[in-house]
Amino acid sequence: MLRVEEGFLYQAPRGTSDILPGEQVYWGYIRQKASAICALYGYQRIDTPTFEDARLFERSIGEETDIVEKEMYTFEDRSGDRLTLRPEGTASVCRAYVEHGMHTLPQPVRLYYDAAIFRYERPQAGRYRQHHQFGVEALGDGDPALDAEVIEMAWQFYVNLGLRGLSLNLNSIGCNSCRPAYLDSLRDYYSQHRESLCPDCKRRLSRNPLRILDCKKPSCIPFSERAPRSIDYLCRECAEHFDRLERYLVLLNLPYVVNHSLVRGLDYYTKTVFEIAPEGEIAAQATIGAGGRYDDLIEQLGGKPTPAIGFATGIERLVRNLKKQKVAVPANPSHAVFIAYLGQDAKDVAMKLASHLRNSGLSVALTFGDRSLKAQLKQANSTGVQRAVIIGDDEVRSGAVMLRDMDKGEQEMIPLDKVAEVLSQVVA
RNA sequence: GUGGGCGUAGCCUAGUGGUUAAGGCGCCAGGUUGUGGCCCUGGAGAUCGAGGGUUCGAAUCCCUCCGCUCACCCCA
Repeated sequence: MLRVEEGFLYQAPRGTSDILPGEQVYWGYIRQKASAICALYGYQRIDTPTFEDARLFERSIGEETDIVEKEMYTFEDRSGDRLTLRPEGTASVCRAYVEHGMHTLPQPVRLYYDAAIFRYERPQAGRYRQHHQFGVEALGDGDPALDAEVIEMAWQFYVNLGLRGLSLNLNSIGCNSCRPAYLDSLRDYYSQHRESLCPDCKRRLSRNPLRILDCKKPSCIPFSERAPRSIDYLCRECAEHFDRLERYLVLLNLPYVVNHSLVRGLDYYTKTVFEIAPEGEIAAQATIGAGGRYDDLIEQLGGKPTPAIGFATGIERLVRNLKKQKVAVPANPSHAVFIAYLGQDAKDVAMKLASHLRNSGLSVALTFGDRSLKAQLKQANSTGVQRAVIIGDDEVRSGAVMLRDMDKGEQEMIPLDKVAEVLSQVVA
């Protein structure tokens, strides 16, 4: 235990965690599936800075949202600039799109990222102060077919991971021209029942009536079931967009359900919003992926009017679900060979041989503590190697080494200069 | 930000007021003067999350803080 002074010991900051080697099999698996699906759909990787000008997030996510109001890690640097550790991935990608003139590329521009996300929240299962998201953004095309493609890609990603029993929730929250009328009617409706709503929802009534819809309080749910539905208030363009999207989803055999109370916590969404969560789990932190269209955001950030849609998934939550569903992930490959040595002359030979084998593309494990052969073979055993090379005085003198098959327990002498050749044939 | 549960070596667990805090896994070493997986023996490793208080005496009771966890809130 690391103890620095009385009463204090270093540990990872609250809500963060070390991802240890034993966990990395999941992370490697997820990232491999992520880059594979991106290759299939033609998405290219983009990396953006971990921190950005604070105003980028305040303007894109929305000043009135919980994320901006109380969850951002915002600080001043030594020159007085206000910076924020990114609380989501989309704003940075849009900023980069504008900054680098990506509107001159063939549209839509398809990008993906895999990045750490920071929010000051009270940690619990599936919710952290630093977590990781894999996300995709398709910028520069307003066709509902693109919505369908992004949703299909997200769905297929989970299928490829081996996750089962997921449900896809879909809704449309309209655009700037039709949403105000919808919000008015929501306000009117809930105002009639104001006294029956929970305190939080009374507050939401004036500020953000959309959020009342997904209140989980038993007292509020019955009202939300009879509340005006956004899809009934869509303008002609939004209604047609939603209609065509549904047809494409059916065409692609995607088992979606329209959820009229699905709203998102970020203000930039327009038209299509969707969420993917394990069936039957309503808890907010059960959602493993979510996304939607944000047709006004790029213009809002100083670019030309550019429709776009994106999707993001929380990697920690994926790991959680992979474990919960006991999905078998491929184990990390072990070393090909362990080299054990006895005595200082043999140690020289061992080091040279290790270097030579590694240059030949073979992964080598060995330990340098001049330990007993028994101890070294014990370690070879727990390392899981198929073969061990044993070098002692006899081998140094004869110029050959003992090659031991760890499964069979058989061994034979091999000339030193043939070891690489023999091992490459023998080891998978 | 609110409320509940929890915190004993790297991991899991016993111990709920009384002499050097017990065991399992793992680690290290020996049993084999050059041979792993099983077995046996030994060793290292814990200021019992931290700080303060009650008491002759605290891992055990009380307070505060930190962390984990669950439910809210919200989000991936």
